[in-house]
Amino acid sequence: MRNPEHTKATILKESANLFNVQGYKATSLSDITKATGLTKGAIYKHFKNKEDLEQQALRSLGRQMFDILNKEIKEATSYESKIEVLFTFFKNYLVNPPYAGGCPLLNSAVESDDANPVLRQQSFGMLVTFKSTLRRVMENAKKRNHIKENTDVDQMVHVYIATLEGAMMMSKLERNNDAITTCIDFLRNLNQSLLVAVK
Amino acid sequence: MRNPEHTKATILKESANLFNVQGYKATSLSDITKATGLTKGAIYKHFKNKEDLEQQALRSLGRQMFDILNKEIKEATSYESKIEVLFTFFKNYLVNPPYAGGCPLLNSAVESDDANPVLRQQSFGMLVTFKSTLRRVMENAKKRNHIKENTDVDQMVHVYIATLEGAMMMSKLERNNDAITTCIDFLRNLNQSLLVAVK
DNA sequence: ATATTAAAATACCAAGCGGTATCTTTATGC
DNA sequence: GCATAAAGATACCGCTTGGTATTTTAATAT
Repeated sequence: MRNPEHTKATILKESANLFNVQGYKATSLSDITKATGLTKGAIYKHFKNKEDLEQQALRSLGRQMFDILNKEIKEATSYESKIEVLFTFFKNYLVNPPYAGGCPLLNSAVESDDANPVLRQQSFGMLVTFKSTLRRVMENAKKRNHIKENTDVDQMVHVYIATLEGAMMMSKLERNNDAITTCIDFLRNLNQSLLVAVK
Repeated sequence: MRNPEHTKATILKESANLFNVQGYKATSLSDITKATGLTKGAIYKHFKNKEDLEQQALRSLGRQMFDILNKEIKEATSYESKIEVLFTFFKNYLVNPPYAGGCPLLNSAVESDDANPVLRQQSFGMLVTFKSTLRRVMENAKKRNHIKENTDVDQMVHVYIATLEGAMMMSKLERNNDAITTCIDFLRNLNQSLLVAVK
Protein backbone atom coordinates (compact mmCIF):
# COMPACT_ATOMS: atom_id res chain seq x y z
CA MET A 1 0.00 0.00 0.00
CA ARG A 2 2.87 2.32 0.84
CA ASN A 3 5.11 3.50 -1.95
CA PRO A 4 7.55 6.31 -1.20
CA GLU A 5 8.54 6.81 -4.85
CA HIS A 6 4.92 7.13 -5.82
CA THR A 7 4.36 9.55 -2.94
CA LYS A 8 7.25 11.74 -4.02
CA ALA A 9 6.04 11.67 -7.61
CA THR A 10 2.54 12.68 -6.48
CA ILE A 11 3.87 15.60 -4.44
CA LEU A 12 6.04 16.70 -7.34
CA LYS A 13 3.25 16.42 -9.86
CA GLU A 14 0.57 18.18 -7.81
CA SER A 15 2.86 20.92 -6.56
CA ALA A 16 4.25 21.55 -10.06
CA ASN A 17 0.68 21.97 -11.19
CA LEU A 18 -0.16 24.40 -8.40
CA PHE A 19 3.06 26.37 -8.84
CA ASN A 20 2.44 26.71 -12.57
CA VAL A 21 -1.17 27.81 -12.07
CA GLN A 22 -1.06 29.97 -8.94
CA GLY A 23 2.60 30.91 -8.82
CA TYR A 24 5.41 29.66 -6.60
CA LYS A 25 5.26 32.16 -3.77
CA ALA A 26 1.47 32.19 -3.86
CA THR A 27 1.18 28.42 -3.36
CA SER A 28 1.29 27.36 0.26
CA LEU A 29 2.20 24.03 1.77
CA SER A 30 -1.39 23.59 2.86
CA ASP A 31 -2.47 24.02 -0.78
CA ILE A 32 -0.18 21.11 -1.57
CA THR A 33 -1.37 18.94 1.30
CA LYS A 34 -4.96 19.52 0.18
CA ALA A 35 -4.17 18.68 -3.43
CA THR A 36 -2.22 15.53 -2.60
CA GLY A 37 -4.24 14.31 0.37
CA LEU A 38 -0.91 13.96 2.17
CA THR A 39 0.47 15.78 5.20
CA LYS A 40 3.46 18.00 5.82
CA GLY A 41 5.23 15.02 7.34
CA ALA A 42 5.17 13.29 3.98
CA ILE A 43 6.35 16.36 2.10
CA TYR A 44 9.27 17.07 4.41
CA LYS A 45 10.35 13.42 4.25
CA HIS A 46 10.99 13.87 0.53
CA PHE A 47 11.97 17.53 0.23
CA LYS A 48 14.35 19.62 2.31
CA ASN A 49 12.03 22.64 2.36
CA LYS A 50 9.59 24.55 0.20
CA GLU A 51 12.35 26.13 -1.86
CA ASP A 52 13.71 22.70 -2.66
CA LEU A 53 10.26 21.57 -3.72
CA GLU A 54 9.82 24.64 -5.92
CA GLN A 55 13.09 23.97 -7.68
CA GLN A 56 12.44 20.29 -8.24
CA ALA A 57 8.92 21.06 -9.44
CA LEU A 58 10.15 23.60 -11.97
CA ARG A 59 12.86 21.20 -13.12
CA SER A 60 10.16 18.58 -13.59
CA LEU A 61 8.01 21.00 -15.63
CA GLY A 62 11.03 21.92 -17.74
CA ARG A 63 11.90 18.31 -18.40
CA GLN A 64 8.31 17.55 -19.31
CA MET A 65 8.28 20.44 -21.76
CA PHE A 66 11.65 19.86 -23.42
CA ASP A 67 11.62 16.09 -23.32
CA ILE A 68 8.44 16.10 -25.37
CA LEU A 69 9.62 18.90 -27.64
CA ASN A 70 13.11 17.51 -28.25
CA LYS A 71 11.85 14.01 -28.83
CA GLU A 72 9.26 15.08 -31.37
CA ILE A 73 11.70 17.39 -33.11
CA LYS A 74 14.23 14.59 -33.32
CA GLU A 75 11.61 12.23 -34.74
CA ALA A 76 10.56 14.71 -37.43
CA THR A 77 12.64 14.15 -40.53
CA SER A 78 12.51 17.42 -42.45
CA TYR A 79 13.24 20.98 -41.38
CA GLU A 80 9.69 21.97 -42.16
CA SER A 81 8.18 19.23 -40.06
CA LYS A 82 10.57 19.98 -37.16
CA ILE A 83 9.39 23.56 -37.10
CA GLU A 84 5.82 22.38 -37.42
CA VAL A 85 6.35 20.29 -34.29
CA LEU A 86 7.21 23.48 -32.42
CA PHE A 87 4.08 25.23 -33.68
CA THR A 88 1.86 22.26 -32.89
CA PHE A 89 3.37 22.05 -29.44
CA PHE A 90 2.39 25.62 -28.61
CA LYS A 91 -1.01 25.35 -30.22
CA ASN A 92 -1.79 22.22 -28.20
CA TYR A 93 -0.69 23.96 -25.05
CA LEU A 94 -4.04 25.68 -24.93
CA VAL A 95 -6.29 23.16 -26.63
CA ASN A 96 -5.03 20.12 -24.79
CA PRO A 97 -2.45 21.23 -22.24
CA PRO A 98 0.15 18.72 -20.95
CA TYR A 99 -0.22 20.55 -17.61
CA ALA A 100 -2.31 23.44 -16.40
CA GLY A 101 -1.26 27.06 -16.12
CA GLY A 102 0.49 27.69 -19.41
CA CYS A 103 4.17 27.76 -20.28
CA PRO A 104 6.35 27.10 -17.23
CA LEU A 105 9.18 29.12 -18.76
CA LEU A 106 7.01 32.21 -19.14
CA ASN A 107 5.45 31.79 -15.71
CA SER A 108 8.63 31.20 -13.76
CA ALA A 109 10.53 33.88 -15.69
CA VAL A 110 7.98 36.58 -14.98
CA GLU A 111 7.63 35.63 -11.33
CA SER A 112 11.29 35.15 -10.54
CA ASP A 113 13.22 37.62 -12.65
CA ASP A 114 13.42 40.32 -10.01
CA ALA A 115 12.65 38.44 -6.84
CA ASN A 116 13.91 34.85 -6.77
CA PRO A 117 17.52 34.29 -7.87
CA VAL A 118 17.46 30.49 -7.77
CA LEU A 119 14.23 30.11 -9.72
CA ARG A 120 15.43 32.82 -12.08
CA GLN A 121 18.59 30.84 -12.79
CA GLN A 122 16.51 27.78 -13.60
CA SER A 123 14.21 29.76 -15.89
CA PHE A 124 17.27 31.19 -17.56
CA GLY A 125 18.54 27.67 -18.15
CA MET A 126 15.24 26.69 -19.73
CA LEU A 127 15.44 29.63 -22.11
CA VAL A 128 19.02 28.71 -23.04
CA THR A 129 17.87 25.17 -23.77
CA PHE A 130 14.94 26.39 -25.84
CA LYS A 131 17.09 28.76 -27.85
CA SER A 132 19.84 26.25 -28.52
CA THR A 133 17.36 23.58 -29.59
CA LEU A 134 15.81 25.90 -32.14
CA ARG A 135 19.18 27.29 -33.19
CA ARG A 136 20.50 23.79 -33.83
CA VAL A 137 17.53 22.94 -36.03
CA MET A 138 17.96 26.09 -38.09
CA GLU A 139 21.74 25.91 -38.38
CA ASN A 140 21.42 22.36 -39.56
CA ALA A 141 18.82 23.31 -42.14
CA LYS A 142 21.09 26.10 -43.29
CA LYS A 143 24.08 23.79 -43.69
CA ARG A 144 21.99 21.38 -45.75
CA ASN A 145 20.66 24.15 -47.92
CA HIS A 146 17.07 23.68 -46.76
CA ILE A 147 16.81 27.31 -45.73
CA LYS A 148 18.37 30.32 -47.38
CA GLU A 149 22.02 31.01 -46.86
CA ASN A 150 21.43 34.58 -45.72
CA THR A 151 18.98 33.58 -42.98
CA ASP A 152 19.73 35.40 -39.74
CA VAL A 153 19.38 32.38 -37.50
CA ASP A 154 20.00 34.26 -34.28
CA GLN A 155 17.30 36.78 -35.14
CA MET A 156 14.83 34.09 -36.17
CA VAL A 157 15.41 32.14 -32.94
CA HIS A 158 14.63 35.24 -30.90
CA VAL A 159 11.59 36.14 -32.97
CA TYR A 160 10.06 32.66 -32.97
CA ILE A 161 10.39 32.23 -29.22
CA ALA A 162 9.33 35.77 -28.32
CA THR A 163 6.28 35.61 -30.56
CA LEU A 164 5.19 32.21 -29.27
CA GLU A 165 5.64 33.18 -25.63
CA GLY A 166 3.95 36.53 -26.08
CA ALA A 167 1.07 34.89 -27.91
CA MET A 168 0.75 32.40 -25.05
CA MET A 169 0.38 35.26 -22.61
CA MET A 170 -2.29 36.87 -24.78
CA SER A 171 -4.26 33.71 -25.41
CA LYS A 172 -4.21 32.74 -21.74
CA LEU A 173 -5.42 36.19 -20.79
CA GLU A 174 -8.12 36.25 -23.47
CA ARG A 175 -9.05 32.61 -22.84
CA ASN A 176 -9.21 31.80 -26.51
CA ASN A 177 -6.83 30.64 -29.21
CA ASP A 178 -6.97 33.73 -31.41
CA ALA A 179 -3.58 35.15 -30.51
CA ILE A 180 -1.69 31.86 -30.62
CA THR A 181 -3.39 30.74 -33.84
CA THR A 182 -2.84 34.07 -35.58
CA CYS A 183 0.78 34.30 -34.50
CA ILE A 184 1.52 30.74 -35.55
CA ASP A 185 -0.03 31.42 -38.96
CA PHE A 186 2.29 34.37 -39.29
CA LEU A 187 5.35 32.39 -38.19
CA ARG A 188 4.46 29.58 -40.58
CA ASN A 189 4.44 32.02 -43.49
CA LEU A 190 7.66 33.56 -42.26
CA ASN A 191 9.21 30.14 -42.09
CA GLN A 192 8.06 29.34 -45.63
CA SER A 193 9.86 32.45 -46.85
CA LEU A 194 13.11 31.07 -45.46
CA LEU A 195 12.89 27.82 -47.41
CA VAL A 196 15.05 27.19 -50.43
CA ALA A 197 12.76 26.35 -53.31
CA VAL A 198 13.15 22.70 -54.33
CA LYS A 199 12.83 22.07 -58.02
CA MET B 1 3.52 69.43 6.69
CA ARG B 2 0.64 67.00 6.26
CA ASN B 3 -0.73 66.38 2.81
CA PRO B 4 -3.22 63.53 2.36
CA GLU B 5 -3.16 63.71 -1.45
CA HIS B 6 0.58 63.47 -1.46
CA THR B 7 0.39 60.59 1.01
CA LYS B 8 -2.03 58.68 -1.18
CA ALA B 9 0.11 59.35 -4.24
CA THR B 10 3.20 58.09 -2.40
CA ILE B 11 1.47 54.90 -1.31
CA LEU B 12 0.19 54.33 -4.84
CA LYS B 13 3.55 54.99 -6.46
CA GLU B 14 5.61 52.86 -4.09
CA SER B 15 3.16 49.98 -3.98
CA ALA B 16 2.78 49.99 -7.78
CA ASN B 17 6.52 49.69 -7.98
CA LEU B 18 6.67 46.82 -5.52
CA PHE B 19 3.73 44.99 -7.13
CA ASN B 20 5.34 45.28 -10.55
CA VAL B 21 8.71 44.04 -9.31
CA GLN B 22 7.82 41.39 -6.72
CA GLY B 23 4.31 40.50 -7.76
CA TYR B 24 0.97 41.43 -6.21
CA LYS B 25 0.41 38.46 -3.90
CA ALA B 26 4.09 38.40 -2.96
CA THR B 27 4.13 42.01 -1.80
CA SER B 28 3.02 42.45 1.81
CA LEU B 29 1.67 45.50 3.55
CA SER B 30 4.82 45.67 5.63
CA ASP B 31 6.84 45.82 2.40
CA ILE B 32 4.78 48.87 1.53
CA THR B 33 5.08 50.51 4.94
CA LYS B 34 8.86 50.05 4.75
CA ALA B 35 9.02 51.53 1.24
CA THR B 36 6.83 54.52 2.04
CA GLY B 37 7.95 55.17 5.60
CA LEU B 38 4.25 55.25 6.49
CA THR B 39 2.17 52.97 8.67
CA LYS B 40 -0.81 50.75 8.08
CA GLY B 41 -2.99 53.46 9.55
CA ALA B 42 -2.09 55.74 6.66
CA ILE B 43 -2.65 53.04 4.07
CA TYR B 44 -6.07 52.00 5.35
CA LYS B 45 -7.16 55.65 5.51
CA HIS B 46 -6.80 55.86 1.74
CA PHE B 47 -7.54 52.30 0.57
CA LYS B 48 -10.30 49.92 1.55
CA ASN B 49 -8.01 46.92 1.71
CA LYS B 50 -5.02 45.36 -0.01
CA GLU B 51 -7.09 44.21 -2.99
CA ASP B 52 -8.29 47.77 -3.51
CA LEU B 53 -4.70 49.01 -3.39
CA GLU B 54 -3.62 46.35 -5.88
CA GLN B 55 -6.31 47.38 -8.32
CA GLN B 56 -5.64 51.09 -8.04
CA ALA B 57 -1.91 50.47 -8.36
CA LEU B 58 -2.33 48.41 -11.53
CA ARG B 59 -4.68 51.03 -12.94
CA SER B 60 -2.05 53.64 -12.22
CA LEU B 61 0.63 51.57 -13.96
CA GLY B 62 -1.65 51.05 -16.94
CA ARG B 63 -2.40 54.75 -17.18
CA GLN B 64 1.26 55.58 -16.96
CA MET B 65 2.02 53.16 -19.77
CA PHE B 66 -0.79 54.09 -22.16
CA ASP B 67 -0.87 57.80 -21.39
CA ILE B 68 2.74 58.06 -22.49
CA LEU B 69 2.29 55.72 -25.43
CA ASN B 70 -0.93 57.27 -26.73
CA LYS B 71 0.35 60.79 -26.32
CA GLU B 72 3.56 60.11 -28.21
CA ILE B 73 1.73 58.20 -30.94
CA LYS B 74 -0.71 61.06 -31.33
CA GLU B 75 2.14 63.53 -31.57
CA ALA B 76 3.93 61.53 -34.26
CA THR B 77 2.75 62.68 -37.66
CA SER B 78 3.47 59.78 -40.01
CA TYR B 79 2.57 56.09 -39.78
CA GLU B 80 6.22 55.16 -39.74
CA SER B 81 7.02 57.47 -36.85
CA LYS B 82 3.97 56.31 -34.91
CA ILE B 83 5.20 52.72 -35.11
CA GLU B 84 8.69 53.86 -34.27
CA VAL B 85 7.27 55.40 -31.07
CA LEU B 86 6.01 51.97 -30.09
CA PHE B 87 9.41 50.37 -30.73
CA THR B 88 11.28 53.10 -28.88
CA PHE B 89 8.88 52.75 -25.97
CA PHE B 90 9.68 49.07 -25.55
CA LYS B 91 13.39 49.53 -26.11
CA ASN B 92 13.51 52.25 -23.45
CA TYR B 93 11.64 50.02 -21.06
CA LEU B 94 14.89 48.24 -20.32
CA VAL B 95 17.44 50.95 -20.93
CA ASN B 96 15.65 53.67 -19.01
CA PRO B 97 12.50 52.20 -17.48
CA PRO B 98 9.60 54.51 -16.55
CA TYR B 99 9.10 52.17 -13.59
CA ALA B 100 10.87 49.05 -12.36
CA GLY B 101 9.83 45.46 -12.97
CA GLY B 102 9.07 45.44 -16.68
CA CYS B 103 5.77 45.59 -18.51
CA PRO B 104 2.82 45.75 -16.08
CA LEU B 105 0.57 44.11 -18.65
CA LEU B 106 2.83 41.08 -18.94
CA ASN B 107 3.41 40.89 -15.20
CA SER B 108 -0.19 41.20 -14.12
CA ALA B 109 -1.44 38.93 -16.90
CA VAL B 110 0.89 36.08 -16.01
CA GLU B 111 0.23 36.39 -12.29
CA SER B 112 -3.51 36.80 -12.45
CA ASP B 113 -4.76 34.78 -15.41
CA ASP B 114 -5.59 31.68 -13.41
CA ALA B 115 -5.76 32.98 -9.87
CA ASN B 116 -7.09 36.52 -9.53
CA PRO B 117 -10.28 37.34 -11.45
CA VAL B 118 -10.33 41.07 -10.68
CA LEU B 119 -6.71 41.70 -11.60
CA ARG B 120 -7.17 39.46 -14.62
CA GLN B 121 -10.07 41.60 -15.81
CA GLN B 122 -7.92 44.70 -15.50
CA SER B 123 -5.04 43.11 -17.40
CA PHE B 124 -7.50 42.05 -20.04
CA GLY B 125 -8.65 45.65 -20.34
CA MET B 126 -5.07 46.80 -20.78
CA LEU B 127 -4.55 44.33 -23.59
CA VAL B 128 -7.76 45.48 -25.28
CA THR B 129 -6.54 49.07 -25.05
CA PHE B 130 -3.13 48.15 -26.43
CA LYS B 131 -4.60 46.21 -29.34
CA SER B 132 -7.13 48.85 -30.30
CA THR B 133 -4.52 51.62 -30.18
CA LEU B 134 -2.27 49.74 -32.57
CA ARG B 135 -5.21 48.63 -34.71
CA ARG B 136 -6.41 52.21 -35.07
CA VAL B 137 -2.96 53.36 -36.21
CA MET B 138 -2.76 50.61 -38.81
CA GLU B 139 -6.32 50.92 -40.08
CA ASN B 140 -5.76 54.63 -40.51
CA ALA B 141 -2.54 54.09 -42.42
CA LYS B 142 -4.35 51.57 -44.60
CA LYS B 143 -7.16 53.99 -45.38
CA ARG B 144 -4.69 56.67 -46.37
CA ASN B 145 -2.72 54.29 -48.52
CA HIS B 146 0.39 54.43 -46.38
CA ILE B 147 0.46 50.69 -45.96
CA LYS B 148 -0.52 48.03 -48.48
CA GLU B 149 -4.17 47.35 -49.08
CA ASN B 150 -3.82 43.61 -48.45
CA THR B 151 -2.22 44.10 -45.01
CA ASP B 152 -3.77 41.75 -42.46
CA VAL B 153 -4.13 44.34 -39.72
CA ASP B 154 -5.53 41.94 -37.15
CA GLN B 155 -2.64 39.55 -37.68
CA MET B 156 -0.06 42.31 -37.52
CA VAL B 157 -1.52 43.69 -34.28
CA HIS B 158 -1.27 40.28 -32.67
CA VAL B 159 2.24 39.68 -33.96
CA TYR B 160 3.63 43.07 -32.94
CA ILE B 161 2.30 42.86 -29.41
CA ALA B 162 3.16 39.20 -28.89
CA THR B 163 6.69 39.66 -30.15
CA LEU B 164 7.32 42.77 -28.06
CA GLU B 165 5.92 41.19 -24.90
CA GLY B 166 7.76 37.92 -25.44
CA ALA B 167 10.98 39.79 -26.11
CA MET B 168 10.46 41.76 -22.89
CA MET B 169 10.22 38.53 -20.96
CA MET B 170 13.40 37.22 -22.57
CA SER B 171 15.39 40.42 -22.09
CA LYS B 172 14.35 40.74 -18.47
CA LEU B 173 15.34 37.14 -17.84
CA GLU B 174 18.67 37.48 -19.64
CA ARG B 175 19.28 40.94 -18.19
CA ASN B 176 20.44 42.36 -21.47
CA ASN B 177 18.83 44.00 -24.48
CA ASP B 178 19.65 41.34 -27.08
CA ALA B 179 16.15 39.89 -27.37
CA ILE B 180 14.29 43.18 -27.42
CA THR B 181 16.77 44.79 -29.81
CA THR B 182 16.80 41.82 -32.17
CA CYS B 183 13.02 41.50 -32.17
CA ILE B 184 12.50 45.21 -32.75
CA ASP B 185 14.94 45.09 -35.67
CA PHE B 186 12.86 42.29 -37.14
CA LEU B 187 9.58 44.13 -36.56
CA ARG B 188 11.01 47.28 -38.11
CA ASN B 189 11.88 45.37 -41.28
CA LEU B 190 8.49 43.72 -41.25
CA ASN B 191 6.87 47.11 -40.92
CA GLN B 192 8.93 48.48 -43.84
CA SER B 193 7.59 45.66 -46.00
CA LEU B 194 4.04 46.85 -45.34
CA LEU B 195 4.71 50.38 -46.57
CA VAL B 196 3.43 51.58 -49.88
CA ALA B 197 6.40 52.85 -51.85
CA VAL B 198 6.20 56.60 -52.29
CA LYS B 199 7.53 57.89 -55.58
C1' DA C 1 -6.12 80.44 21.68
C1' DT C 2 -9.16 76.78 21.37
C1' DA C 3 -12.40 73.31 19.59
C1' DT C 4 -13.07 70.37 15.78
C1' DT C 5 -11.94 67.01 12.57
C1' DA C 6 -9.33 64.49 9.54
C1' DA C 7 -4.75 62.06 8.99
C1' DA C 8 -1.65 59.04 10.56
C1' DA C 9 0.56 56.16 14.29
C1' DT C 10 0.12 52.58 17.62
C1' DA C 11 -1.47 48.52 19.49
C1' DC C 12 -3.73 44.60 18.95
C1' DC C 13 -6.15 40.38 16.74
C1' DA C 14 -7.07 35.76 14.60
C1' DA C 15 -5.50 33.04 10.90
C1' DG C 16 -2.16 31.20 8.05
C1' DC C 17 2.64 30.62 7.02
C1' DG C 18 7.00 27.52 6.73
C1' DG C 19 9.28 24.50 9.60
C1' DT C 20 10.36 20.88 13.35
C1' DA C 21 9.86 17.37 16.86
C1' DT C 22 7.43 13.58 18.07
C1' DC C 23 4.46 9.85 17.60
C1' DT C 24 2.11 6.17 14.88
C1' DT C 25 1.82 3.13 11.12
C1' DT C 26 3.41 -0.01 7.66
C1' DA C 27 6.54 -2.76 5.11
C1' DT C 28 10.50 -5.86 5.29
C1' DG C 29 14.46 -9.04 6.73
C1' DC C 30 15.28 -12.53 9.77
C1' DG D 1 5.90 -13.38 14.18
C1' DC D 2 8.82 -10.21 15.79
C1' DA D 3 12.35 -6.49 15.65
C1' DT D 4 13.88 -2.74 12.77
C1' DA D 5 13.64 1.20 10.24
C1' DA D 6 11.57 4.06 7.15
C1' DA D 7 7.15 6.60 5.81
C1' DG D 8 3.86 9.40 7.04
C1' DA D 9 0.51 11.69 10.51
C1' DT D 10 -0.03 14.72 14.36
C1' DA D 11 0.93 18.37 17.22
C1' DC D 12 3.21 22.21 18.00
C1' DC D 13 6.34 26.50 17.31
C1' DG D 14 7.54 31.43 16.26
C1' DC D 15 6.64 34.65 12.89
C1' DT D 16 4.21 37.20 9.44
C1' DT D 17 0.04 38.16 7.24
C1' DG D 18 -4.18 41.27 6.32
C1' DG D 19 -7.23 43.75 9.00
C1' DT D 20 -9.35 46.66 12.92
C1' DA D 21 -9.93 49.52 17.02
C1' DT D 22 -7.96 53.05 19.47
C1' DT D 23 -5.02 56.80 20.30
C1' DT D 24 -2.09 60.61 19.05
C1' DT D 25 -0.92 64.32 15.96
C1' DA D 26 -1.54 68.19 13.05
C1' DA D 27 -4.16 71.42 10.26
C1' DT D 28 -8.19 74.52 10.16
C1' DA D 29 -12.13 77.37 11.26
C1' DT D 30 -13.88 80.14 14.66
